Formats: sequence, C-alpha cells, structure tokens
Amino acid sequence: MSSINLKRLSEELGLSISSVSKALRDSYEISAETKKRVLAMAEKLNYQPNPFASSLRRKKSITIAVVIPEIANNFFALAIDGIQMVAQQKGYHVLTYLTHENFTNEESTIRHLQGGRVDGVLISLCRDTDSIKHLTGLHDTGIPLVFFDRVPEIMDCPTVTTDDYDSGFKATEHLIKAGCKKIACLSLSSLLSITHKRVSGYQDALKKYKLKEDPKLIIECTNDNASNLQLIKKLLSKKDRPDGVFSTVEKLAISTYYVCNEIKLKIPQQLKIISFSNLRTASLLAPSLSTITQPAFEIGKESASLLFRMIEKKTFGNRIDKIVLKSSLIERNSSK
Amino acid sequence: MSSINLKRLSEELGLSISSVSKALRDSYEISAETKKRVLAMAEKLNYQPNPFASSLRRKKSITIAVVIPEIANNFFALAIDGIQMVAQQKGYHVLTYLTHENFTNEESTIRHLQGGRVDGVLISLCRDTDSIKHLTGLHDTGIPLVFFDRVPEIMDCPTVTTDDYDSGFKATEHLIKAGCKKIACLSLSSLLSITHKRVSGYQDALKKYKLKEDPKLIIECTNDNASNLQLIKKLLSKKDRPDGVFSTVEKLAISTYYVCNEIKLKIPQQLKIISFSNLRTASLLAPSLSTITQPAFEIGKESASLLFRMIEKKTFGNRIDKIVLKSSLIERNSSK
DNA sequence: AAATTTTACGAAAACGTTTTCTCCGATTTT
DNA sequence: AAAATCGGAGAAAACGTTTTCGTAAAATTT
Repeated sequence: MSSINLKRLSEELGLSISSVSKALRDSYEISAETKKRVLAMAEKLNYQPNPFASSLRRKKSITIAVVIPEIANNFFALAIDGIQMVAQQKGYHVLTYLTHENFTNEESTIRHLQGGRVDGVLISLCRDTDSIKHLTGLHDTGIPLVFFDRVPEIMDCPTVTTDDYDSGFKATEHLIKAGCKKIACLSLSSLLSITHKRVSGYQDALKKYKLKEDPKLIIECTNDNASNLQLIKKLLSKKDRPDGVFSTVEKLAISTYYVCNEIKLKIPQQLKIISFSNLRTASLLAPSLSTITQPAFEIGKESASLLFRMIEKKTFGNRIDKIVLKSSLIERNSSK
Repeated sequence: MSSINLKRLSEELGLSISSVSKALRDSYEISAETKKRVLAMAEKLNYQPNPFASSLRRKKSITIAVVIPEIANNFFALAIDGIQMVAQQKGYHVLTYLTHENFTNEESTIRHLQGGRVDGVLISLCRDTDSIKHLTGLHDTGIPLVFFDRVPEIMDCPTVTTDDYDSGFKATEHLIKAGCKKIACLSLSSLLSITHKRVSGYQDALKKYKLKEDPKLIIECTNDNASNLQLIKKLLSKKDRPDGVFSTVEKLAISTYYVCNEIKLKIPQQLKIISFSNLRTASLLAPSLSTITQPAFEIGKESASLLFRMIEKKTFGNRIDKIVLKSSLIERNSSK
C-alpha cells in the first residue's frame, strides 16, 4: 500500500501541492530546476497519479468503451485489435462489454455508460436490437458514439461499415456464374442492417440473372447453434434442396460444412458455398471456403480514429461521417 | 449535457445531499417513504452517479484489468469470454490491454495500473518476458494479481493453468503410437512456462519410448509469421525430415499446414501433426487436425473467480491458489 | 413528568487532483 | 526613484461522492 500522492510528494520536496502538480504537468509557471527536482522525486517514490481524482477534476476519463455482441468471433476479435491499436497510441484505456446478442444487456450497458465513465463509445448492435431508444440517452449526454458493422438503419449517426449490398450481390453472382440455379441465403436477424443489405444484394443478383426468388430459401437463423444445425439440415435434406448457399455470417457456413459432412453432401459438386468470413483457416478447409472477407482490423482502426476525431472535436460542426470500406471476394474450392 | 448530480437531485427534492446519497444506497437512516421519493426522482431525471467521484471516495474502482499478448487468437478470445462472464455477474468493468508479445508494452501497462485504476489484474505473460520485476511494484501496492496460462515459473503467485506437461507427453506419445519415429516440436519462446512444460512432456515421452532426442528438432519460432513459415519449410524440406510434428501453439500448426500444401507433403501419410488448439474448424480442415484443446473459457472463468475471491478477501491468509485444469486430446485425421 | 432511546435527517470533512487567483520579491520600464 | 511587469510559487476552491458526526423531534422507558 504505497499510495504516494501529491501531498506526500510535496512534503518530501518542501513545496506546495499545487506547485508539484504544475511541475508534473510541465507548467510554464514552474522553473526548470524545480521541475527537475519534482520529476526526480516522483520517479524515486514511484508516484502514480490517482486516475479518479484526475478524471473527476478534469471531467475526462481517457477511456473509451467498446460494446460488441461477442468476442469469440474472428471479425470482432480483429476489430478490437484495430481499436486497441489506435486507443493505445492515443494513451486511452479500453473498456469492453459483451452483449451476447441480448438486447437487455445492451440496454443496461449503455445506461451504465451514461455516468461519464468513458469519453466515447464504439458499438456494434446485437441481433435483437429493434429500437435505438436506449441510445438517445447516451447521445443526449454528449458522449460521442460511433457504430461499426452492425449499425442502425434509421438514426443519423456516424458509422463505419463495409459495402454489404455489393458484397451480397457479388457473392450471389459468383454462385450463379459457377452454375447454381437455386441459391439459399443464411442470415442472422432481419433486424440487422447488415442482414438487410446483404440479403438485398442477394435478391437483386437473383433478379438480374432471372432466377426466381423463393422466400423459403432465405433462412433466418437463431442465436442457438444446435437449432441452426437443424434448420440447415432440414433445408439441405429436402428433395428440391438448393445447389448453392450464400451465408451472411461465418458461423452459419461452418454449420453448413458440418451438415454436409453429416448427410454426405459433396461440396462443391452438389452444393456450392460462399460466406462472409474472417477465418484464417478458410483456405485449409475441406474444401477450401470461398469468402467475402471484411477488413475487420481496418474497420476497428477507422472506427476508433473517427471516434477520437469526435472526442477531440476535430470533426467540424454537426457533420456526420459515414465511412464505407471494401470487402474482398476470395474464390476458393467451395464454389468451384 | 444533462449532468444530473446529487446536488441537483437534492435541490429538486428539498433534501440534503447526504440524505439523497444515503437514500440511493438504501441506508437504514432514511425512511422508507423518503427513499421512494428519491428513487422516483432519480429515475425521472435519469440520474447516473459519477463513477470517478465514487471511486475516489471509496477507493474502489469496480474494475479489473486483463493483460494478454493478443486478442485475435482463439484461446485468448475464449478466455476473455469467460472472464467477462464472471465480471459482468459481479457488476465489474473490464479493461483490456494487449501487449502484442512485447515486453516493453507489458511493462508500461503494468506501471499504469499501479495508480489504482483497477481492483485486480489478470495477466498472461508475453513471449519475451524474462523477468517479473515489473510485477513486484504492482504486487507491492496490494492489488490482487492472477496469472493464467502463461505464468511465471519462479514467483509464488496465484495461477490458473492446464496440465501442460501431461498434454505435451500425451500428444507426443500419441504420435509415437501412430508410428512416428522422428518427431519435431514447434514452440514459442523458451522463456514461457507453457513452452517449457509442454516441451518437457515431449522430451520425456521420447525418452520413455527410446526415441533419441535431437535438439535440432525443437524449433523455437519467432513472433513473425513469415519467418516461421521459412523455419518450418526448411525443417520439412530436409532429406531427413521429421515424420511427425507436435505444435505447442495453434498458429504454428496452421503454418505447418500451409507449408505442407506448398511442398506437397501429405498429411498424415508423410507427416503426422498434433497441436494445441482451440480452433472451431479443427475437424473441418483437410485433413482434420488432431488437437490438445484447452478449456479456454473455463480458464477465464476460474481465473476471474479466483481474482474476485482475492479482491473480496475471501481467500484466507496468505494462501496462494494454483488451479490446474485438464486439456483434452482429440484424435483426428492429421495423426492417423 | 423526566430521562432515555430511536428515528430521520443535515453539516461538513474527506478522497487526490487541477486550476484560478493571489502574492511577493526581483527585474524592467517610465 | 516610482511605477509597472514578470517569474515563481502558494492558498484555496472545485470536481461529485461517501461517511462520520451531530442534532432536533418523536417515541419509548423509567
């Protein structure tokens, strides 16, 4: 329990508390010589300023919050990596909150953040967020807020996303050109903006190539892995099963692989697959998985950078940034 | 900028600040009726207590720190998941710091944490941490510290690990029983306790089965992916190349797969592989990867639980807990 | 009825910073 | 020589809580 504070430091130096504080913050009011003395003593006693006293006084937390649905997910892990990089560079601390795709969790997390614990918030919405009322409170407190990937469709807010519509379109087009006539689409909650955009791309690609759209081929999956497996198994076991699958998220493609193994469906001969994914082992799978890969790390980096521009008021007036990055389609054997 | 504080609340209610504070903390000194009034007003004005004022006064941050080498790593992502679960349940906040396997980062992170920003620290050491001097300062401040997975070998400290020696032994034994005569071992820094234990298990298994140990077969990899690929390629391109590989970490197994693809080495016919890994797609790889899988989520859970026992002083006297969980060996086709 | 306890609340100190304001002696300007 | 400026430092208020202590009035006990 060392607890070296300014008072102790000032006594040791024979200076006032305020002078010591100023010296440590390199104020012009303090002579160079005194500063040197103070710094030396602070070093010697291993002085660490109390962050709470400082934050209380300065009304700055030097901390940001990241609110995401889950962490055991390649996309989000990479995004956090990017966020952390920028934050560390800025000398900021990062609080992480997981909503586990649960709206109630998201709500209470946001409410807690209104106390001023953080200077800014990065958030990717959870699958059953159907209203953004819980965010207006946070917005009203003036705490900068940036959405990434899973953003609200209606609210006027700063966002960092990828070209989801285009990617959905191209992925579907790719399957069509590979010979698919009947393409299923595996999606998360239809409440999510990314789902909506990716599925729209899918639908428009079908239209362009005059394939008839079947609502039954758009499978809205749940948050439970076992039941998703059932859904996919049911889909692929039917007599008139699809010959192509476009998965809007990685884990549903993995489930599809498992199902195909189970029911002995050959990829890509009997079923072609393409999926949004940040799997590092995509090319090592049997067969290798064709992916639309989002620049997850860059998304994190851009989101954090945007947030810091807002925190530092470098973003002019009431301008609202909407950054869109490009995903890349990587053809592999699952869609040959 | 709402900024509703106790003062504002007390004015609104015609009470003193202290009474409002007590009412909100459900003190026996306040009448039931007054409490109800205060709660109602707090709700109405959306009062959120200032965490810094509170922390300053109570000398409690209700926050823990997690210091890990990287986040884009299945093991650590799962561990964090477990940590977050426990923390959330306890109403604690979680600060995450990435060292990127860099000792200097680890050092400065630890130093920053000495200011009292957190009530406890969970840490997994980075690959070039060769001294734990930087941790004694933290220890001296009385902040509870729990190590998980990558723990110091010498220091008397609370740890949560897995049966690394046994796992290394069994993995090697498994390869031997599958017919391997010449087994290489891919390891991270030899400074790490996990490397040491896993490699010891490997060596003892060789001894038990009278296979001669060749130091050249123990490859200490770097933190750079490209150079690791080179190292592995060199190892596997030799005339007298090994017929088995025991990888102590996931990413080196993945690199090995890439190399085998490149130099057309057939797994498992020409080379058998087993690796520590938390890859969800292990069974979908070509061929499926035999793994020693650590209970990463549980490690996180247990570490956090232990830390909270220490924070809440529930751990008696100067007892030091060392929790060891079991990994499981899962045979798949890469070692058939 | 007097003495004691209980109930319900308020005043004020404390947590450790940061920052504004004040002050004093020394130097420079009028 | 008097006035103004300046460099360096300290006193004290402020940030928003929590908590100790004090104290009236009411309730209870003697």
